Amino acid sequence: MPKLGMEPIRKDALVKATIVEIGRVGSLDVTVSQIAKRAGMSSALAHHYFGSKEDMFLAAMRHVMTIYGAEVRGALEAAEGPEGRIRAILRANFSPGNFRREAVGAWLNFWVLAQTVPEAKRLLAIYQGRLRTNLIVALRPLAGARAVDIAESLGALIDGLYLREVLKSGAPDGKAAVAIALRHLKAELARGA
Amino acid sequence: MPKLGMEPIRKDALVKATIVEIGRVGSLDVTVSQIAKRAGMSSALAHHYFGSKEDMFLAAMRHVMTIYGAEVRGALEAAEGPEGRIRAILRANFSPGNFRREAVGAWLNFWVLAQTVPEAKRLLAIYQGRLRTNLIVALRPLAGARAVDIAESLGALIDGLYLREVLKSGAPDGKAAVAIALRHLKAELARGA
DNA sequence: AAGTTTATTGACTCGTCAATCAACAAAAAA
DNA sequence: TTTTTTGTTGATTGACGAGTCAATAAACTT
Repeated sequence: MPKLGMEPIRKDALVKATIVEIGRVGSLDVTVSQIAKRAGMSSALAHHYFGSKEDMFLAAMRHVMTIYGAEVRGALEAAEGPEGRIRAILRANFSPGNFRREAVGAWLNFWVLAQTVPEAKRLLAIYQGRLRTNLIVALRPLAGARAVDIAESLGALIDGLYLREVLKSGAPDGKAAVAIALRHLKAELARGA
Repeated sequence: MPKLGMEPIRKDALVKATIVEIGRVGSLDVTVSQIAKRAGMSSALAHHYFGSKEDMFLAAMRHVMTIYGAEVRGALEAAEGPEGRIRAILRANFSPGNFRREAVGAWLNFWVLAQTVPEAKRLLAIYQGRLRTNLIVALRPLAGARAVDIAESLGALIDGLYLREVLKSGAPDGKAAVAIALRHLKAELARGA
């Protein structure tokens, strides 16, 4: 039975299962057995490939952020002009995928994890740095020197809007969030002109 | 030894200890024994006064939000004029107290808790409703009909700024957050005029 | 004084879970 | 073909934790 080259396949399955389970349970209170079962293997095998549960969490976090990064990059490539780039970033951040159970569970719980696990904090800093850079680049032609400041507030607004959409009862509305963020942007730009 | 009327004293001690422990550990992974020990009693007594750990969490959450509410109310009473009221709300939200370990742990973890425990979600909705109302009332004289929309974005910005200050490395800077929020407000108001 | 209510805890139950290990199977290398 | 490497799991260990309970004691009631 043992085909070779299983390692990447198993790891990948475990990472995905970890994210799903965190979303399902709504917290990091998931057992290795649950994860392994969902990934179709024994818990011993999960421990074989990842040394510990924490390693699994970190791998899952990296995966989520890789997906996110790819989403933003893809949206940016298809965008035209500075404002188009901003819109693309906003749409990527508030895409339906980011409101799926798994994604929500991942982000909320990674914020918590970042409080105690330095590596988690580092990963989160990378995500914020990327968002910041993307915003600044897109804003430069529109706002010149004020790009940095506006990126700061726009970035925070994105996080805040996401949090509110996620916590509120009822279906989240990415479109509305995008609209509010754009209004904020317009106001800031008008102020500078 | 058993003085009477211990119940409120014990409950209060447990609530405070719960918040401290959550902040110390950085997650909801605190044991009833830890909490009870910090509160100076046996875990059995903790179970006697609160039926379950979840009840303790919810009581702690109510307590945090009561503190928060009192802080905002106090700041509002001492405020002069519409803009003064806004400033007061912002200062209360970004006061040093809210960046203490316990407060940070409480908020982050209550967001997670709200995902699965309906009562936690309800409490959070109350907090958001109050912030929203306070903002709208203060904004009305400044922005008229647009008060509601601006309150929406300003509220989200507050949450986002708080999250970023909390997650970033280094000492949080409430002043900077207040400044950014005020800039956002000015921009929105200028737009309307 | 006898009985009831409140306060309090140590010991215990029952369950869970992360991590380890021994053992087995198959492919690859020697 | 022996040996080594890779894949895999059931069983086990060792620890911890939520919630219960019986027992003890002080106060309050009648």
